[in-house]
Amino acid sequence: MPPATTATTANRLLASLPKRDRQRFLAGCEPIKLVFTEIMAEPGEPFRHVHFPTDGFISLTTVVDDGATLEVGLIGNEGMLGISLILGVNASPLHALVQGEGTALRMDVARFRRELEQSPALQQVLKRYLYVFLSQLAQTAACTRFHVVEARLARWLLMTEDRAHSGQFHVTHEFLAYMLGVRRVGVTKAATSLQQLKLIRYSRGDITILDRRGLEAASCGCYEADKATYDRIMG
Amino acid sequence: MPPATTATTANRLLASLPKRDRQRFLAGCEPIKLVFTEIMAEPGEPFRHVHFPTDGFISLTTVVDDGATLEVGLIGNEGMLGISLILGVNASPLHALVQGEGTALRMDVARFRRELEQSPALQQVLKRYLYVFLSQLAQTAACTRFHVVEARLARWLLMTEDRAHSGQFHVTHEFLAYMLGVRRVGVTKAATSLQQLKLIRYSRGDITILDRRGLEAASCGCYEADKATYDRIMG
DNA sequence: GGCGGTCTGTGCGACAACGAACATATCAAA
DNA sequence: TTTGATATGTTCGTTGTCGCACAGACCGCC
Repeated sequence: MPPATTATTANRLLASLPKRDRQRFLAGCEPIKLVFTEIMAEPGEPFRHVHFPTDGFISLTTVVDDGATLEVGLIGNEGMLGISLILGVNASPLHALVQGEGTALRMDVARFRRELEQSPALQQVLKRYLYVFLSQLAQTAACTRFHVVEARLARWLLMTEDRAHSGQFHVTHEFLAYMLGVRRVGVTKAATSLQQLKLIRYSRGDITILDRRGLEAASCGCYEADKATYDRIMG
Repeated sequence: MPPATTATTANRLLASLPKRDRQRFLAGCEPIKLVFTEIMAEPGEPFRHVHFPTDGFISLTTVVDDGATLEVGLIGNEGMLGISLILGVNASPLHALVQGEGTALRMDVARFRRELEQSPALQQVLKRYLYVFLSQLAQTAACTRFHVVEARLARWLLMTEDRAHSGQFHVTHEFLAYMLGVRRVGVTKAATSLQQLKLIRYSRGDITILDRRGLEAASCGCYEADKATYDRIMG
């Protein structure tokens, strides 16, 4: 495989590094494919690699009562998988699976730890990202408690559009139900409603966003809040 | 005030430090009172001090839609307030207010940062605590989504008993409603049920736990899960 | 001993989401 | 072109929580 060059700045965390640190870091990365539905981490298991999506995105979920599932985080090119390593704990706190096909840069854990030691800039940007992740997790908890499925679905679609870099992506109602922690029928109802409002169009898992503005209006404020947090801390 | 000595090991994070680091750290702390309902932090505001409760406890909450409130974390002598400082961001991600009267050791932020630099042991234990906090936050998100008020109330009571070091504490239904993100009436209903089961007794804000085992059975598994996470990572 | 504030209990209709079952629609491969 | 798998749509009765309103209980204070 060719060394990552243009793919370089495709991950925002890495893009923000000073040139020297970035080049050094990228030399230790290899590009890989993110395959739809592939499991990237299981709770309690150690990471072998950290991943920086360039496109494609990864969903982080919690499972309780052997069955009920809820998405608590979404990682695209604005983030990374394995962030908890900067806390010195090599164990995934969550399930992680690929939601959107694409590519990522990965680095093995041992090397990542060395790079961390040698690049204060890297440490800083990743610590900030973890802060953002933490804040967004709290936001998601409240959102899940207080907002109706339709608004939460709208939020999810917006977050996903940002991470897919495209207003079109593949995900069935069944899958969405797992992410939102509701029944498939609940998703169908909400999605039907959004489609009638001409905000989205979908068929057999292919979802297209037709009216971003409208979706923003239909979603709860949590989407905006998350974005504001990211910009405030990382920007 | 006398220098903290016996209070020393009353906070589990500090207790776990090697003697030398601990003594050094404590020399920079001052004991303060945690006053019921006092606001310790507001989202976005910088911390002036970090706090290590010795007894008493602090509630962390998220607010959305100007009104709806949900507790997402609870800090007693097993934790600290201001943990996000180890990420280099001096801004509280959450509301923090005193839920249980008591005492804490506090240190001003500038000194805390110096101490962090000089004590790898301190860094390590606080990083691990943040990992635990993160894991529990995800657990709470799912719990809030899937479990009924009665089970969540039972969980809250157990968590609080642990942090209050007492089976008796003061909190009204109204307050609990804010913590659990439900109506006061919803708390009354759940509390009445637990009282009829002879698991608790309460009157005008004074709650007494009568049957811990019974409460554990009435609560969701999230209480046990949290404890297991703490022990696994910190132990 | 009465009064005002706080805390708890109950009753009402409304609604979002639930579980379960079944009906259609669409695509892909035999 | 049928067949089977996958995806979406609809219905029905149930449950948990909501918002609102009001009634009682208890406490401290004048």
